[in-house]
Amino acid sequence: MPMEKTFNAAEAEARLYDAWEKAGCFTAGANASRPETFCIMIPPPNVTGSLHMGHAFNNTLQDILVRWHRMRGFDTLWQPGQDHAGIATQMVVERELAKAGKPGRREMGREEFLKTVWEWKQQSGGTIINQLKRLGASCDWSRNAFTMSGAPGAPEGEEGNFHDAVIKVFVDLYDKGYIYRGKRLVNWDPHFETAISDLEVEQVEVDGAMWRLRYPLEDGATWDRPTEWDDEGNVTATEPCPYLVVATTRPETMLGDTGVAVHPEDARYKHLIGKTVRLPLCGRSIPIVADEYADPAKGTGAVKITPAHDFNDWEVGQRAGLRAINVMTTRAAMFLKDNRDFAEGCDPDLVAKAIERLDGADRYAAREAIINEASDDGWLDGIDPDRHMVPHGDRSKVAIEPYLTDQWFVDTAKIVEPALAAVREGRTRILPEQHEKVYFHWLENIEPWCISRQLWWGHQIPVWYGPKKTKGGGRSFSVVFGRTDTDKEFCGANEEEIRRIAEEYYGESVELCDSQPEAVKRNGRNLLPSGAVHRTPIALYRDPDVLDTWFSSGLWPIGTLGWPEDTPELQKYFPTDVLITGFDIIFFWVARMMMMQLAVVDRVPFHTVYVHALVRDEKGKKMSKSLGNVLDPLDLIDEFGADAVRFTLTAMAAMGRDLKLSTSRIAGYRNFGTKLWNAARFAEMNGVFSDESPMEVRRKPDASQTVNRWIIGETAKVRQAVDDALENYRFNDAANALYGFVWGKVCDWYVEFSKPLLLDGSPEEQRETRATMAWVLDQCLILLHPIMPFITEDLWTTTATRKKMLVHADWPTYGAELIDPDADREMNWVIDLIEEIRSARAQMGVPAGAQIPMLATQIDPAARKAWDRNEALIRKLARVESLSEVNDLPKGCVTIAVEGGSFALPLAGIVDVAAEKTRLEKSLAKLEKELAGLTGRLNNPKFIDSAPEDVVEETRDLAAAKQDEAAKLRAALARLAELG
RNA sequence: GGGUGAUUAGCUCAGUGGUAGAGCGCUUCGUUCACAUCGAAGAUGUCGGGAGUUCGAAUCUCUCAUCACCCA
Repeated sequence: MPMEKTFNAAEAEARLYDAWEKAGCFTAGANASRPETFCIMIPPPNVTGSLHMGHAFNNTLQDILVRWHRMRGFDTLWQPGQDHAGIATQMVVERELAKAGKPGRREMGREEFLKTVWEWKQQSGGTIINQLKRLGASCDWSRNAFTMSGAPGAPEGEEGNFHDAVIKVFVDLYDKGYIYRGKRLVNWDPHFETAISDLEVEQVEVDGAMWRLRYPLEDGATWDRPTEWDDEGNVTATEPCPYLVVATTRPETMLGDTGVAVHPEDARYKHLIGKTVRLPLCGRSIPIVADEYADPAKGTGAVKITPAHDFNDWEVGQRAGLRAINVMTTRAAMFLKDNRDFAEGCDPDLVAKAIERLDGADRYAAREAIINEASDDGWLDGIDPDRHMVPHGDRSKVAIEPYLTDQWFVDTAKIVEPALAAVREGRTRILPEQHEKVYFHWLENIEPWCISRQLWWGHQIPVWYGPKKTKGGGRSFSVVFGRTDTDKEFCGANEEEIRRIAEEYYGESVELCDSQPEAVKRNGRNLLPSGAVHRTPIALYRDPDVLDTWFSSGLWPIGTLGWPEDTPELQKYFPTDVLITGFDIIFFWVARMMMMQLAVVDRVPFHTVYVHALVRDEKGKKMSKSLGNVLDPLDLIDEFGADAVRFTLTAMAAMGRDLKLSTSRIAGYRNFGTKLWNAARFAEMNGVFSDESPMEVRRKPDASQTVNRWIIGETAKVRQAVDDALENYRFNDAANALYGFVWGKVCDWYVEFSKPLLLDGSPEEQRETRATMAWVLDQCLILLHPIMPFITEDLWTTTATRKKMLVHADWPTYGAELIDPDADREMNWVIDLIEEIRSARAQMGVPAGAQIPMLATQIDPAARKAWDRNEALIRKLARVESLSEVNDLPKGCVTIAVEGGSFALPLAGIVDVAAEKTRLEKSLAKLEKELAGLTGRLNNPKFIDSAPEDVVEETRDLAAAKQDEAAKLRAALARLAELG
């Protein structure tokens, strides 16, 4: 059955992927034939995610390395999986509940909600897996991992032990003192009502305002406020001023102000340091403190300090010993009613008024109300428009609040050093190297990592709280039990462990309760008047928070391999080899994996990190939904086929540079696939694949024809180029080398050269050429397979009965020994000659189909041999009807400038003398320009002295050749001149 | 403000000291036997500006300009 004219990607891709999977081609260790292992961990996409261009790029590169190693016989594992994406997943499920009109998360309760999330995960969590399959990703799906597998409540099919790993690491790090709980300012997302880490915060520039507020000085203090200035801005007049003016972008936080800072050297305010101002609205008396944070040049030089609602102010507050007063709820509404901290030190009447007008108001409503009030009451000094950066949650897109809460932190400073050392010492290499700097810079300035999240979907923190024992022993407990900052913590991997530790601490039995109020209530029964005895167990409750998703994905390399169990896979594949990832998660993920693996198992997780760039649209803009410039890889796969998409991304993957993707480029590489397909089709039509006996790979024939020897050598060169490129992660070099070889060498020349041999050659020539072409095409398929797996696999089975699929074909190892320098020289001469003839014909306007004679004189032996051996090819490809040797070239002919003789086309009568003269002069001018450069160098004694010998030699040879060619052109011009 | 990178053909980009390249686009020609998702031929560059190092610089150094990204 003849082959179709083009490859049908849509039909073949699903069929082939299915065949690979059914045959277990991707399972760990498949096709292994040598002891070395090769392991890549997929950067786990969010379980809520769907495939975008970045994934397509990232996974194409991984797949290339994986397929390449697998074909080379490495014991290969590409470990896939997804992370549970705490906030994102909870968001998706809550939205679905709302859409379906079902009860919300809070109404459902924690357990029920988590059940719903798991149901959602089982139904929709596999989206991205199927999309990766469409791309051709050869992951071992039988090992697909999930960062929540094995968590309590996980349904059937989710029994992995990732949860155990996460909990064990938490407990270990806790026991080592690397994890602690503390009341700190954190980035609070008022939409999701959870803390988030620094990295989950985006700075967004927004139009806002600077409001200047007047805070009256107490005890009659004043300062000299400038009222007049001269042209140079010097103050020329002042007046005593009874209030300080503070400028703020966030007036709504003023109720939490506990101080005003001025620079210690600020002459305007120096005398006020230690005095107080009276906070409007609530009448709190707050001190004026000296702190260098106040910049005299900025605003008025006086800054209101709100330690509970601003990171800088928190620092100032710590230094100056100011109170921190929280005036907001977890939803960023004003929290004034029943807020003892707030009321303390304030005027009770004012407090009551403030509660009446502001309590419960959203932060923006409160801002407006406060400004109105300030304006009405005359303490609004002015408003300046101001454009400034405001932190936003990367998921919720709402402005985050610095918020004072109890959170868990990893004391990163304690585990960062090994991660730095590993890269410094080269045990882990980051490519391209410039990213090492980014890595170092971040780790050297690392902040504590807030790992607790006020969510339900995630690994619940394995810490229980109980009442603190008070002095005197026996059954006496802290009366303030239930306050997280004073309770006794117990950290353990499971309930038995907690019981054991707690019972040891209390010396009597404990019970574990579901909630904090329940535990408080039960323990309340134990607080009896002295002497009374109540033998009920002591109640503990568990910390309701969960861990940051990145805490679990930080354990990806060991967690997916079964740690903490000492599995065979862990022994075999860890440390893994290469991590391929985008630079956007160097901090989120790479750095944390380094720290955590080193802290937990004391080994680097991988020896190489290849950081790839961003895929942008064709104008260089970041793809984003709001800009509408997103290219969906699945649409592209539908239109052009997965191979074309993969090849495009690979060819553009120059290290360290962003990709600007355009569909015309993809179409070009789709055409490349078609080209390969048709080369195979040609071969098939010419009986190249007639051998029907089952085979693995065809054996290389011993060729005698120059053209066959030449293409075998070219194949060897490209194999070396591809391996060399892939070893150095130069994916684009591999793709371009193959493109140039397959199209530029095999299709443009070899297939054309083969035609005269296949059609008119001797039986032996035919046999040899068929065998060579079959071998060369096999090699093309093998070498292209990592980049274009589908079309190559399809051709593999089309062109022979195979014992193994291409995915498991042996990667070749041949090299220089297959290169025949003589054949190389000869074929390049033939190609030059053909190109020269074609060029002359086209420029002289010779009809394309016309067969023309050719003349030659002074042919040297090499050229004669080359002609004799390749006459048929030359004549066919250049449409030359005959070659005649003459003593002198006639005057009216067109010169063919090649080495080894003087060739010409006698086109007397046809030749346009002027056109030929122009053509020759142009060539000559170019030649002379090159010659000038070369001789200039050769005449420079310093060049001869200091340049390496081979460079000098090369330059001499080149100059001689050019000299020769120029002479021929001059002779040709002279002949033309005689013609008039 | 700090850091990193970029600037090469009309466009998108390779090219780390030794003859300036590719793909796309463009112009002309070509459908008889692999492919019009094709073939042949052709045009197109003071390698962002300036200075320096060197026998020799797109490449190394300095500087200026413009742009992009990351961090504050």
